[in-house]
Amino acid sequence: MPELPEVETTRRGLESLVVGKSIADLTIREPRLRWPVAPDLRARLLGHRIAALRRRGKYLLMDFTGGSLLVHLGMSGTLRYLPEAAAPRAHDHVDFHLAPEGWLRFNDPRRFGSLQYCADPAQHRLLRHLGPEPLDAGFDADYLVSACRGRRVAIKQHLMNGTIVAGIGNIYANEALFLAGIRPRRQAGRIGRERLAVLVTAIKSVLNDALGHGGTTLRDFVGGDGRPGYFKLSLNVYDRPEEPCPRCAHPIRKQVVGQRASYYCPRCQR
DNA sequence: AAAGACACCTGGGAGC
DNA sequence: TGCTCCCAGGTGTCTT
Repeated sequence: MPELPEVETTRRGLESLVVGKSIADLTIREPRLRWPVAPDLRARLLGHRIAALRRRGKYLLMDFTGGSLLVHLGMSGTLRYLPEAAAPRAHDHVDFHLAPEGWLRFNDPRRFGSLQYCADPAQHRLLRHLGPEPLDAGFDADYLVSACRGRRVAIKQHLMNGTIVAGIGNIYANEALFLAGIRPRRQAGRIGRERLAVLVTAIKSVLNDALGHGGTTLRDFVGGDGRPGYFKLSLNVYDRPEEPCPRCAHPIRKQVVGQRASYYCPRCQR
């Protein structure tokens, strides 16, 4: 589910509801996530105030004085705010009881998500090697040209590699490559500067568009307020095999690249 | 160093 | 209706 736009949608939806509140209690019903939830997490958070809610790539960072909780939503995770207590449903693995009021509920059917506390998120092993934020000014043509130089990997896999650029997953890699007219399998190092510059613009454009629609809900994504995202309606190629290309009407092709389903227009993308 | 395969897990949809 | 099989928004780890 959650790529950068979905995580950012979650962050924006929750920020004003949780920042400034304290952790009154923490209920861990299922600690077996991607990595086990630390047994001392409750003790660490109890009574501490949420100073900020940030995002880095696909990670949410809940800042406290002295440390941060890293939240990853994996493939199927959601983090929702509940104004009142509600009985837990399936896969409601962790509840944050907030003070003076409210609850935060982490739900994740596939349990690929994670909750990890650390003193310094910038130095955390999962964040330390992340590439630039794609919507930051530092992610530009110069950067992508140098990051692609000499690389033989497929450009789509390259974009989905978080150490190259953070937060781009399968949906938005497909969509950005469509907008840029580049085939998913093209070797990263064999794309000229001009086309990479177009790709940078396409990435920023598709991510900003998706943010404007509250992200993409394929099946189960909901933001912090429980509402789905509507960018699915704007997807040009993702999960549309054999449908006509919106630009030229040629049938969209599905092809596995790096073990991930990829979709492109063989006429518009070269 | 880089690229590829595999692992983790549940649920939904397709096909029979 | 019910069974089996395949696939899914991610990414760390192990193997070539």
